[in-house]
Amino acid sequence: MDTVNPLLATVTILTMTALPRTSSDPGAGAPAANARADPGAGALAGKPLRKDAERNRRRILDAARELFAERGLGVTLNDVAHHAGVGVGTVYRRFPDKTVLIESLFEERLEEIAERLRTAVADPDPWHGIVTFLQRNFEAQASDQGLKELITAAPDGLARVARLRDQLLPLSAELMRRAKESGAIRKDVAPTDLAIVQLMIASVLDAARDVEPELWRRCLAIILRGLSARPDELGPLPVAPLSSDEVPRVMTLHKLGRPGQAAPPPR
Amino acid sequence: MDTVNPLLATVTILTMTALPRTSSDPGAGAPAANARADPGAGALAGKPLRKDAERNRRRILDAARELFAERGLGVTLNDVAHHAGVGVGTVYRRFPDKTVLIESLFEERLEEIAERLRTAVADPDPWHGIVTFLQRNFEAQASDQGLKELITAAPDGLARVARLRDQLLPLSAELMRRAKESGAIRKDVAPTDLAIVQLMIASVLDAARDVEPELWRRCLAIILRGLSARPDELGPLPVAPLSSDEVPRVMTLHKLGRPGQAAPPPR
DNA sequence: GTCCGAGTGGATGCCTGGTATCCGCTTTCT
DNA sequence: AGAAAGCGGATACCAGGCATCCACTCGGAC
Repeated sequence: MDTVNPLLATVTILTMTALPRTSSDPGAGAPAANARADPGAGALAGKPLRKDAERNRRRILDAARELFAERGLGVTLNDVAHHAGVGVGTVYRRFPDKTVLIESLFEERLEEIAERLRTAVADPDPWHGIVTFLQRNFEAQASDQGLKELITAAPDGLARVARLRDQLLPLSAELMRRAKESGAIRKDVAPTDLAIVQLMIASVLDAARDVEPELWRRCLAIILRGLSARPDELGPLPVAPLSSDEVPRVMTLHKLGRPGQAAPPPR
Repeated sequence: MDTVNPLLATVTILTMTALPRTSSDPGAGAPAANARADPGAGALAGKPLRKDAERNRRRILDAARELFAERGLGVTLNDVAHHAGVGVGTVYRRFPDKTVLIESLFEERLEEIAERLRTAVADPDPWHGIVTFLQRNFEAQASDQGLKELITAAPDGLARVARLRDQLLPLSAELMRRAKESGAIRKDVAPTDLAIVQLMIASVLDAARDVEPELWRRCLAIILRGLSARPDELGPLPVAPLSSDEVPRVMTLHKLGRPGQAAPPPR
């Protein structure tokens, strides 16, 4: 229970309390008829769904995509509802679990990554394959907070997503293997190190988001030099380094201390 | 308001809601006599403090140090109280602000870092200076979660701490300057890049904490290769890479879904 | 056009988890 | 012994998220 660090959660913190909502509600016939909601694409499977309902479903999905992208998986279903211009009830009826919503949104995204990985593996120049894969990948993550979280810190309970994500691993291992074979990367680098690179770059992405959103490219370049067997052929670091007054801004967690008014007359 | 990511907080969401507690209570004479509590060392300054009181003060400080170290700055003053074996009231009387507690604990720590930096700067071999500084530094952060948070994501509102931290910057800049001059690190690396290395390694530290706590050494080695002008002289990567089944464990956020019992009879 | 039920929305209740206070009791000190 | 300092923890308070419920609205089959 004591695990993790609630503060900052490092920022942050997982505010999304109940994902699974283990309703092991006993006895009683079958109170929950929802079970697995969101029948595929709405039109697909089950009953056709009324016109306005379908319209709202789309709105919700769109709003959710947008919000997840810009604020991460922490957004509440209430937020989504507002942003979609519908009532909370509507959202909860359509997607009883936040997981369902997340999964229906992100499977596609993950598939894109897999695709990128495959083309990278197919690249005749393995090093070039790796580099462009990483760049595309982080570009995607830079513009989609939710995606980033899903990759670097997937809340467990997202079975489908987790499964997909795990399929990426062997692929990236293959990518690394080829690159090592071709002599592009040093031989003591392991396939799983690629995952760690993910982590590290993602943290920069997070921290520098609203000071210098492109800083990750510079970090990636440094790390690539560290992996490469021929770092001197790599060209200069892209993106200007932070200025020294930007550093504290990147390393400080804003949003602390009460938002609004002074505490009501404490007396 | 919408900033940051509440989820994961990437660690952690900052659950510590009210740090400053801007009590701008107007008019009325002088209700808050506390102002700046914790008079230096308790014995120092002000009135002598009763024997038992002093004992408790120490207990609280010790408990806080321990808890902050192992769980981060998110621990509540209630936790601290329990762990110290005193009542909450006692803690709040002695340290009206969590900030006060934090500051009195960590100034020393930060001073240690500054000291390490200074010896690094003084090292005749600048590269060796940098490397050992980073290693010592991360060792300290590995065993002190709170310190790590303070460095990579200091909640603003900790004036004293922030000031101290900012003094580290010029020092590390000097360190880098010398290393560059000596030709040990590539010339396109900037002083501020060192701060970013902090960030990146800290994220690994966090994520891998309870899977492979030493993994950060490997990552640091990779990054050092990336910074070094002569990476080939650096020796092999330390610490075994993650095995592929460890990867998901590192990249998954545990602690999700309600802790305990199924929701009380929802009906 | 009518009518019924699918669909809606949002006020509301519940819960978690934190901060901070208050006040009857205990301890120290002289 | 008695006053003052200190103690502790039950208690109030608050924020903010999840999820429900139900009076209503509106689509569309007839």
